[in-house]
Amino acid sequence: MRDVAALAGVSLKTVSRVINREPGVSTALVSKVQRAADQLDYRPDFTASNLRRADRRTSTVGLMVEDVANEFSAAVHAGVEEAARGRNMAVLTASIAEDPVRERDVVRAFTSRRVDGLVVVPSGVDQNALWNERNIGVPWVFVDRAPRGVAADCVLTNNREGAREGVRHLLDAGHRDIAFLGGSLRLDTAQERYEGYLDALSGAGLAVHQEWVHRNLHNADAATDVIRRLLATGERPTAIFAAQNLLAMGVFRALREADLHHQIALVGYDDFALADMLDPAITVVAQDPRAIGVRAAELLFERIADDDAAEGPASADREPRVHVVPSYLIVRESSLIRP
Amino acid sequence: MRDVAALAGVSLKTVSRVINREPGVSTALVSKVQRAADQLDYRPDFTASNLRRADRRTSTVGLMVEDVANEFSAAVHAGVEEAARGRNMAVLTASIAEDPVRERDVVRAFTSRRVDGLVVVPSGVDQNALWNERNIGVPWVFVDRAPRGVAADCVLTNNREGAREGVRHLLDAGHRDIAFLGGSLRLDTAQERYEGYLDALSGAGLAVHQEWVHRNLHNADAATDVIRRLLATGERPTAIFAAQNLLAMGVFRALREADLHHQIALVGYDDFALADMLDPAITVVAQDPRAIGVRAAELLFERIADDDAAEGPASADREPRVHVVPSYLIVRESSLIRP
DNA sequence: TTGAAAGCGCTAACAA
DNA sequence: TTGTTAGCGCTTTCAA
Repeated sequence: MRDVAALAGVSLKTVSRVINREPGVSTALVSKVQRAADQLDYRPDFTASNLRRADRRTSTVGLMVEDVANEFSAAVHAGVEEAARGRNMAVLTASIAEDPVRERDVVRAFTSRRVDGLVVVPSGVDQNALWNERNIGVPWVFVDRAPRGVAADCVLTNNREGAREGVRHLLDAGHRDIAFLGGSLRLDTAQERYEGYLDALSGAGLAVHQEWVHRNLHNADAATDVIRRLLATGERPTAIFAAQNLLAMGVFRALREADLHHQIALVGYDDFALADMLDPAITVVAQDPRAIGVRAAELLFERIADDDAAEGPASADREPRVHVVPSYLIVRESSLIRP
Repeated sequence: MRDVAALAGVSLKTVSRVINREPGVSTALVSKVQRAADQLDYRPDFTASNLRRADRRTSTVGLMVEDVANEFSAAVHAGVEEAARGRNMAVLTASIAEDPVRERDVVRAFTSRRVDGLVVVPSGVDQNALWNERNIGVPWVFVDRAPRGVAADCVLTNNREGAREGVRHLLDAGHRDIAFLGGSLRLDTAQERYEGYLDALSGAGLAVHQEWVHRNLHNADAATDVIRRLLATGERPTAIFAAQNLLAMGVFRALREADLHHQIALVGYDDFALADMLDPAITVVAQDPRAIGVRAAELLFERIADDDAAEGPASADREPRVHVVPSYLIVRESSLIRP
């Protein structure tokens, strides 16, 4: 910038004004500075600018998800990005797997780079001790699940109602023997979906058949194994509710192997690509992860703006806002199989 | 940091040394400083550090893909992230769609934040004029396709050979009437895969049946439409080669609609989730996008290190390196359908 | 082993 | 409308 000023024969501050499109510079100087900048291939240094500016905003937010390659995470990411783009915000991303060490490292990496805020799908692995600490130093918004005991902005779906609706749909089709496969017990989402399952069963006056309840499954293979074993026993359910997309895929794999995919009904939670192209097409309780991402980012931007207005790091004091993006049933073929 | 120094009763520089784990500080002072930092909830400001440091590295790289929600892009992203993690590099990501304006904006957004390098899946839309400009100012590596006329580091797959193998596989099964569906003509990858198709046909002494060649398709729906129309005419191919994953999905949809998915053979390029769970399971020429991402990031880090060693922005002068991550055929069921 | 002073690239505050 | 000066949080350089 100094070089540009020298070449254009103006002061540093004038170049700064031109670069930042501040008003009150004569057109003659504007074009002179622009020519000089062009000639020198000048690229403004946003990090230096940020250091000096009063707001200290980096116009960068951090996104922490389980795995960027996972369909759900990627859709949330796309939503966050969409919302960020309109505000010229850049997005730092990181996958934290189910690893509390990585979760902590990423927070450090992001805060030391002075992100303006964090959108987090917490791993839940360390009981979220990280998020209960006094202060991370930046505003943040949780997605999909809130850490236990933390009152913070979050964007959730109505897991319990969603699961209830999915199971009720199977009950309506005449099923009475419905197995449940659920995700990690560390996650509230898994718990809530299980409660939805219980709600639906008890609503129909049915008892829970414990042999058909398998919780704490962490991936598709685990679901496949469970169903394989289930099918090997005498007493088979007539329908299966798989409370997460990877689990539904795993179940489908096992059913297809056993050539029972046209005999046993299936409803999944979370939609997934090609669910409608399988045979039978899979009925799911669908979330809208992209909308969730957009909403989370908007909530974060509001929070950041609030902090600006309040002129202090008082983020934690303000009322936490919870936004629910509802799930909805998509009926395809797999749930229309009769008992 | 000043506050920490004051509280610990030492100089700024001593705090700096402790924070950066520089040797030569007495253990007494180290622990005193650490206590003070803890007490004040001190978080180092990496951006300020970067501003003053000699190397001016931000330990941040930028990743530009078509769409983070797309399966291929997301896998590349996961690979880049994996390679970055080991080096404590953060990753800024952005989707550029097929939009040259966004591509340019993102480059500006990333360079003004002083990323150390860029991993780019170029959109190809503006003939890559952007990348032919004198100098972006940072090292970069291209993935999947290199902009025309630009000699730069890139990580590619052997599209032509891959496509040839896929088509030859159909020929081996006895097919003679093989349709081709290809992606955007702006992309070299699409051209190369088409050439592989031509290679295979001419290798078998077959002429190209122009009505069965449909190039420049940009999404799954376009492929579905093409196949619908193709099936409505009298002369049907007995097999289809779809040169991109979305196109293969679109083709499958059309075949399934017409209930011809067990009559007409199909081979896709790029693997996709659940391809093996469709009925019939789809045979594909698979890339390894995650490995591609890892390799691209490694190439970038080497390039950055080279620049460091050379102590100048001489990146453009060094020999471009091209790394090929080969594609390989995964035979499932859809290609075993006989003519 | 420790510290003082200068300055990275930029903008805030003020002055002309 | 334009410029001057100081300083953001940190590291470099050099001196003690």
